[in-house]
Amino acid sequence: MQTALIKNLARYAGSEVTVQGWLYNKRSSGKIIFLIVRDGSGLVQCVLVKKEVSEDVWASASRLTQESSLKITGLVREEPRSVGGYEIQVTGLEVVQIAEEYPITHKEHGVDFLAEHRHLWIRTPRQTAILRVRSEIEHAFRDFFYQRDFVLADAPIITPAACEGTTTLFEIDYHGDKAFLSQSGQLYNEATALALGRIYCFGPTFRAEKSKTRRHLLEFWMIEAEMAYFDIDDNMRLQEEMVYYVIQRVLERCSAELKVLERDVEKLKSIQLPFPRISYTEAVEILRKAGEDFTWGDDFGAPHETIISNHFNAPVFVHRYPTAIKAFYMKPDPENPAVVLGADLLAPEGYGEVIGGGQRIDDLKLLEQRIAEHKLPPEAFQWYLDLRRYGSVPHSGFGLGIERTVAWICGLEHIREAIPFPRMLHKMYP
RNA sequence: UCCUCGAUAGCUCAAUGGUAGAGCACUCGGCUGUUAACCGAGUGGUUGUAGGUUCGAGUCCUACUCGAGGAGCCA
Repeated sequence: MQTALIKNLARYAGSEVTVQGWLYNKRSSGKIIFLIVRDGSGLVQCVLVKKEVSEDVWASASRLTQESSLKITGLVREEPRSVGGYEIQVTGLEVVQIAEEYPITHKEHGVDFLAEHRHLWIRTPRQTAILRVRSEIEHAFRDFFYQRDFVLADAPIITPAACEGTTTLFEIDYHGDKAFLSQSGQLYNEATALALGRIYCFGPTFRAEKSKTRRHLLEFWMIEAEMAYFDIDDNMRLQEEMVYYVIQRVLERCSAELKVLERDVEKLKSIQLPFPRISYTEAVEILRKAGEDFTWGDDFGAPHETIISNHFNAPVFVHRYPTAIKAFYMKPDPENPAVVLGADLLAPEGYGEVIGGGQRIDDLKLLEQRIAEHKLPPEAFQWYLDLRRYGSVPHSGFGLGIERTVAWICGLEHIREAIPFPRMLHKMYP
């Protein structure tokens, strides 16, 4: 007997297979029972007709409750009346465990209840579809970098000092010393990029900000790349090719999941290279034409980003932000030192900033000056300054938030569904 | 931290200041092709907490707790 995944059942039409899974739903009518079984890869309807199965099998099927675990054996056949187009004519049924009364029903639930039961909520078709798309997205990023000779060089999670200010860091006790959970691997990436050329890291990052919106998590996963000898234009070109590659991969391999999510895939299919590029100053013009009272030099809020991105049906780069609102390591534009060679990528459909990146300062004196201006402790940055003392080169990098990317590609209302166990303000159970 | 809204059965929600109810889930019964199956019956309540007004409070008032949406910050 062969064991099969539900998503591959079409390959087994006409033969007998065993599916190992859980009972998603049951419908019965006296002489016939329909079991809807899930195995993580999909749903399949299994049919038992009373006079065609043994009494044991019939009795076992009758006592199954929602989410009971089971191994079910039968003949796979094409059946247009069944979801997925195939169903299993049951010949054998092994009950692994009869589940207790299951809290999540097939009716509607509120978000608070679902969040409290996240460990069970992730069993539902919609959530499994999202998590499979997330997995595909993560694989696609890794494949993209691998194909381009990037080295995966993961950054530390426990760090001795803030890289961009201390108010947003989670503090931990490091055997008597103060330490912090990383909010970015970037500074370490600059070191590994000067060692290996082109590198990326992929791991969790932590922000202690009291953000409470549909776009924020306290713990989120970030792909961060850093490239020696890349300028701002090389940087944007790499980013758009990467995002385009990931979208194509999801369209190619996750069409079933996107259908479950009712994602309008035309909006993803219409995205072409290259992505539009506008300067911060041009973005301010768009805001003013839209009737916003916006002062040059201020940072964009979420509503501003939406106005800007709605002008395009592809992700849009906004580059050359005012120096004053960006991080200390951003390289000033030689043609206009009031702005920096940084660029953010705004996703379409109001999903906001998914990438922040830019060219870094490669001059020792200027970097020392910036560290002083931002009132950062110079002793903590000596190793970082070493990178400008020993073989400094122009270099650039970026960070992409995985959950925002998943939310955008899946068309989610809220980022909390884009990660198995979201960490939100005052909320870390389960 | 600020603004807005909310909390009633396991879940989703009703209930002019006057006897707390429905659907789902669960239990029992019925039904040979169901698609969140359907039909009949049953089980299920300290109305978030603490005070107050009133003959009488789920409903009105005050405080608190918890949650949701948004803002700021960011990916």
